[in-house]
Amino acid sequence: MDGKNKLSENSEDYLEVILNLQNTQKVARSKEIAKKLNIQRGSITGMLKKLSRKKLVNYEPYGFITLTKKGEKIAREIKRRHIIIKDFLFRVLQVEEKKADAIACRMEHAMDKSTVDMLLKFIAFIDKHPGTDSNWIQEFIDFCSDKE
Amino acid sequence: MDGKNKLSENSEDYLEVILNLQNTQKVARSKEIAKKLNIQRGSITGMLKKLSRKKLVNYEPYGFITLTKKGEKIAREIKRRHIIIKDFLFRVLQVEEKKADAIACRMEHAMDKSTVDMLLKFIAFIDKHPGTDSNWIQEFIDFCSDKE
DNA sequence: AATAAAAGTTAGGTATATATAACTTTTATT
DNA sequence: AATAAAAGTTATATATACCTAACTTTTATT
Repeated sequence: MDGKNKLSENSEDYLEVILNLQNTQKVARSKEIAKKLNIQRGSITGMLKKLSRKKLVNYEPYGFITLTKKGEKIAREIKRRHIIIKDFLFRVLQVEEKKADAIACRMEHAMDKSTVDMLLKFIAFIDKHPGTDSNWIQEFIDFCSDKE
Repeated sequence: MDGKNKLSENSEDYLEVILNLQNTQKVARSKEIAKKLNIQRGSITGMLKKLSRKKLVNYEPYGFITLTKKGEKIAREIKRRHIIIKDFLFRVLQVEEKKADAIACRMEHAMDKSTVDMLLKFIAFIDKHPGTDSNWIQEFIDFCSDKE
């Protein structure tokens, strides 16, 4: 149906930000989107129109901004990827939290669903630390400081 | 010195491709770069001029294309990231090889050096499968098929 | 050496995504 | 209700990176 219409990274970022704003303040306001994306107010309108044309956001000039069903589905998937990737970077790879978040923000567009699914399984596997009765992540941390 | 001049993903891709061509055929030819990047011949010149201005490639019209010291250093780092990320996706997460390669190609721009360094350590840690005397990756594969 | 083919370049055009500044609509204040 | 402030929009401009088609230079073939 709409399987081939791959969205740009920027479009995905807008959807994700709108989802987060929708969750915290019911509707997304143009000004808030601009702030979150670190973009000028004037640049928002054009993208909202584009996303509206693609039936991903409900947009009327001067009106409320919400995600459509279709837009929300995509936004949730992007957000899910973000959370999983950040978790891996932060908890497993020991990347500093803010940095983990920033990198996840970029990686979420590079990884597809099935790859992130595997990453999720992998984290679950680690959390169960099979084959050992000690904490697996702690072992990795120790492993890191042992070297050099 | 040149710490803040962050390159675009496209620029990084050009450098990486030129490095690979340089390694296999001594110099990179415009036509080959175009083929590797899946871009038309006519689009190459402009980027080469830009990279030349930034002292990353040695470029003369109709001449050979090679990386400068500075360009090669960057290209090697990008390539290193690519190899490490692909290895993780393919060997650890069990992502199909071609796909792992394609995704690594995009992730390499999202991850910075120190994060990839941690990923490398992590893979080394896995390969030593501490805490167990069995093959760690195999355990993960089994873990995946156990579920559902 | 002449000429055909291949490789590389140039110019003009497109798409995406941004900024700025002036303008309009909405909301809040008095 | 009048008006000021805030939010949103529009128009114009910029930067990146690409395409196509015509052109030039280099290389290979006869």
